[in-house]
Amino acid sequence: MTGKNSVPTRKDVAELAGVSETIVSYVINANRYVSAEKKKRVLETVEKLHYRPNSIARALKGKGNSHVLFIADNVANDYFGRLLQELDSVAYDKGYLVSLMSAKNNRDFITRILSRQVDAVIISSASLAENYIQELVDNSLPVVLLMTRDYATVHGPAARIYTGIESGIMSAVRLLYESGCRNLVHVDRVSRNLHFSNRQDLRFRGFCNQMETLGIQLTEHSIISGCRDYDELFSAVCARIQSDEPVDGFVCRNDRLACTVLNAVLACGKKVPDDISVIGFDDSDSSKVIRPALSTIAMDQKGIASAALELIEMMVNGQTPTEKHLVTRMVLRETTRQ
Amino acid sequence: MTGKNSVPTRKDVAELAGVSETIVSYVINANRYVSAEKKKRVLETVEKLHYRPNSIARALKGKGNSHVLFIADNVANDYFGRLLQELDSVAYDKGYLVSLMSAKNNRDFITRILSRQVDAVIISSASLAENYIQELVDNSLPVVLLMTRDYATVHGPAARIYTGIESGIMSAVRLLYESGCRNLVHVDRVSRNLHFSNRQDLRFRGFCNQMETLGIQLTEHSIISGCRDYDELFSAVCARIQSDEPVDGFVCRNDRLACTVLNAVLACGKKVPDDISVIGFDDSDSSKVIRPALSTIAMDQKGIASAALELIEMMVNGQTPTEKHLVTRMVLRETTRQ
DNA sequence: CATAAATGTTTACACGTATGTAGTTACTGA
DNA sequence: TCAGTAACTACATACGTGTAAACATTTATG
Repeated sequence: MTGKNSVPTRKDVAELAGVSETIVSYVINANRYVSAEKKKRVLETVEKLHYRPNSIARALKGKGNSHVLFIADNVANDYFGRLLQELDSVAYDKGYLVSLMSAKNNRDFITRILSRQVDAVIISSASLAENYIQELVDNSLPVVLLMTRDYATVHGPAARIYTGIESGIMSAVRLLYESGCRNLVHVDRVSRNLHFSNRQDLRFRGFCNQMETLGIQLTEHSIISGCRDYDELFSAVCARIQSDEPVDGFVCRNDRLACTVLNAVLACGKKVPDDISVIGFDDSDSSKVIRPALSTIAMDQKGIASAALELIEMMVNGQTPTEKHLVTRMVLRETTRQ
Repeated sequence: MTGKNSVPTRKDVAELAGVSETIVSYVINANRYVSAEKKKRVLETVEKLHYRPNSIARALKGKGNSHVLFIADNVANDYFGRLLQELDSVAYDKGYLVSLMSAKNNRDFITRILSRQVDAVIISSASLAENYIQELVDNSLPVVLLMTRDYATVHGPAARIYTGIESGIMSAVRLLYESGCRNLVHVDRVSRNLHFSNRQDLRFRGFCNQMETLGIQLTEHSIISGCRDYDELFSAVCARIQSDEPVDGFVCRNDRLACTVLNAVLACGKKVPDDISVIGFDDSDSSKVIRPALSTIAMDQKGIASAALELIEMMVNGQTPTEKHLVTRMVLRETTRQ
């Protein structure tokens, strides 16, 4: 070992164990015959020095880095936080390291990823251009898509995880319908950049599909979108309630929206859930502490994380990726009937 | 370039530009004389091929990886989510990649980090043993400590960021005192593992210090701790209110706790803030949507993130790290008077 | 016993990069 | 003209690893 406090290398192990470096390598990777005696000596030395192969050097030899990159628009919310936590947990168990990058639409973004030698990327972004994803795929980098929208134009061997949001929203709509609601409104995200959901967005699609299945005509009054912040949303909800068009249920794209909607509904003097039902999405802390407690849809973050890593391991091993389907869970609290 | 879809290397650039690999290297790193003409050719070729030096190979040569590791107990909460987001943002601008690891107290954890060749680690953990941190420092790995507690035994060149939580809590206590509260209670974390806060914990310390400054004697009734979950906390708060000991203010270690406290207070028929004040910590979504809206303390995640990367750059450049001090911001809403 | 086969070990090179050192050319001043 | 230097380029090596191929030794086979 060169310095007193430097990380030991294969060479250090070999010298101390009195064998060649190659033997050490074979023992570590367990892919060649090594005599039992030397193997034992090597393993003891490894233990003694706390040797661990340098993953950087290993990556350089093209043997994989055990490194996955998670790309999302914004990790600062309950859903992503928990997903990241689970991802980190299953990744750690499999020896993987998880890195993070916000989705950015410029070329540099792609070359950066490529130059990082990560083994795979997991993408959960509404804003990342599909041709960038395509480029990653074309560079034979294993890609796992968390389907929050329909990645229509992405071709080639990309793994897809259907998190169940579409059917989750559909169940929510059905639930409200069965509890008597006939005038549902879908609440879309608030944003300063004004890009609204469309049929590519699986939540929006789920809402529309289920409404159609129920034979309900969608109108401009069925959707609240285009609000730039939560105050605007609050006002929009109040205006909607006080308008001539009837409403008896709000299906919201996430809990944060749902809480604002709920507060607006209550502020208008309506009873929840008797007059109006509200349902959110995420099972966030907010949904648990707000009163009345918000009914919501919980995603299976742990399942998603496991699925992602399974798919990655498949792809890393050269297998063609499959699709994985997960389901959401309804969490019925106090803003829905029954 | 070897395959059609493979990442270009320095060699590809050199061949296409008609220069030697060394020249390319010098141009990229701008640390040697290169004729203007060749420099131009190289840069054009770099642009054309979208070449970017392989950070893995560069790291192997000991030139740094532009890679920082963020270690926390649990990223699944509002505070960490936003911090991570900011960290990712400033890191990206400086060319750094941010990775994630949950704090684990075993040797393997340390060797894993060391074998990853990261340039620095940022630690924000209440549970990671200090001797593990010490070991990272001893291996001359730049360490930035986010001070949520007093890392008393960590010696050597570790950078420290004081996020202002201690003075934040102190301000909160003072505020409640000045608004008339004379019987304050500190609400500690809920946990199944039952490790309570002590004077090492900066929030707890802040509470105790300010109480002492105000000349208020701390008793066993001044603290609610040891609850294993939020239901238990709810009951504990109700019991406390209905006991003989007076209460007129709760200072909570985070918003999630504060929301449960607030709901319990209201359930006991008390008026907030007239009878009892409640203050949280984090400025989370929950604090914004709960009614009455929760007064809370906001941390400067962006400032913390910037400070962390500044400190890291200092340490990477061989300078001895300094301390950084940030401040919290009081967000007064409806659960405190005035 | 000779030879083939199986087992165990080592040598040598490659991955993509940075850079010390040496080499080449062109320019300067005497 | 020649030495000396500045400006530029190239060679060779190293980082820590994986592994093909060569080599060495033991064991099995005819």
